[in-house]
Amino acid sequence: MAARSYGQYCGLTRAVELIGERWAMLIVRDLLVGPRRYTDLRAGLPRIPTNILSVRLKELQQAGVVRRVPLAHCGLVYELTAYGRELEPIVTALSRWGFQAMGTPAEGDVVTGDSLTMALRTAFQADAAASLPPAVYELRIGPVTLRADVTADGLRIAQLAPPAPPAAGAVALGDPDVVVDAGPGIRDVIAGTLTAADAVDAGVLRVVAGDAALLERFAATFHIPLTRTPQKETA
Amino acid sequence: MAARSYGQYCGLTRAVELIGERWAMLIVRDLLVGPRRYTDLRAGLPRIPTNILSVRLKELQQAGVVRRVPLAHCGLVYELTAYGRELEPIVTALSRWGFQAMGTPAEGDVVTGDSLTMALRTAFQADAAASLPPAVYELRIGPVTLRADVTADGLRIAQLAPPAPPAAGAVALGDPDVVVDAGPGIRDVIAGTLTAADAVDAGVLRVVAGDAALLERFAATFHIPLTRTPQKETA
DNA sequence: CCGGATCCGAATCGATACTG
DNA sequence: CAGTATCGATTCGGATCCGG
Repeated sequence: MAARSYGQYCGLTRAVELIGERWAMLIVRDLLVGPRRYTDLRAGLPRIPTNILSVRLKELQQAGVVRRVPLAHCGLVYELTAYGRELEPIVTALSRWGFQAMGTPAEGDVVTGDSLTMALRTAFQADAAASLPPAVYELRIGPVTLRADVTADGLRIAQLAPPAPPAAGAVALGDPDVVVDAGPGIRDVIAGTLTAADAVDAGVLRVVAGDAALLERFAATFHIPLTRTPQKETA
Repeated sequence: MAARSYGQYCGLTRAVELIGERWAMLIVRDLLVGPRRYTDLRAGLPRIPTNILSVRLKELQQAGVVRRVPLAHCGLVYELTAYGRELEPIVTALSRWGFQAMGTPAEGDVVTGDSLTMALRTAFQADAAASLPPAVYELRIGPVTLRADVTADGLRIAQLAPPAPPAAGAVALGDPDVVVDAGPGIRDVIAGTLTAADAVDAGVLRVVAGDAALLERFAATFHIPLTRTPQKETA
């Protein structure tokens, strides 16, 4: 543990000692969405070796970032401590920064429910939403289906079981105002380099149900402006 | 390079792929203070292996975070690109977060000019400074001597040659209003858990010259409130 | 001195297998 | 479900060396 120290008495240094190891920040990202069990984390981090997940969780506990909570009848979950939750603005700022360097997905890249949830939180423009009527969006990207409730009060996101067969007796949450099937090109819509209408024309977004006109409102509500000139990828 | 990918199409993931490797964030911290040459970076990161510094600089260049700038007659410097400078709020937020977990310095921990400069920037309370008269502080910690000019407009920090023998013909910057010699306990003053007066009594701060009453103003100007209950160190 | 490159042992990580 | 154990592949740390 001392071997990993950078040998400086400095707040930033301490921070990266606590959450700078490989995978740690991504674990925090998923836990910012909600408490998760070991298996959930594994599913949300498909490429993490299980031993690494295990040691990271121990280290994060020792750092006071994560807490292990036994559940009443079934298993246990990991959740962020108050100190860990203070990382939220840092995680969203980093997401915004990294968003600009995303390029196109590499072969095999996945999008997970938790990463997309945090991405939407990151892109959420509270002031724009406050000046717009409420709306409920259902967003499908690959195997992930999210339901985003936007009101003047803010944003609430739920992860839905993906293929969503009508499921006769399921709890009806109320129909979304629009259901969108999207590909990775949705990044350009959020970046503002592609209008919603053009995205539909290009097949990047497909309106499965509801009012396609709401897509413009979606783009205004979830937006990360690019501040950097795009640059060659995979150099 | 692909081996280091996390396999997710996500902004946060991309960010940690770009600046999540060991030492990378500390290099950015030092470059946020100003352009630095290879040797400066080595001196500011005493424990970094030179090969790691070398490959990190190359990676950061390829990531569009750092630029290599040949100097007119003498050597070259590394500096942040516009994209790299966007990391400043992230670095200060992380510093603030890590500040709370700093504890007491480990044996052999150092404080560098650049790390202390960024720490002061992190702790700087612009609104408090705006409502206070201007002041010039000279702060000495170990081998590091900083001069912090606080005005209603903001903060400017210069790193001074440490032992400061009177240096007959040196440019006179104007005398600081107070010269303070401090130890690591200054962290408690910035955290607000120790008043400036108590710090002087405890020997944490020593006023070498100037007006000791300014120390209270210093503590109001540079402050990082603790939001977390202190916790056992080095568990 | 500056700006690295090279070499090698130590530590960490990734992949897979296995267990209470 | 919630991890440990093992082992080869990478990366890191420490030291040395080298060309301007």
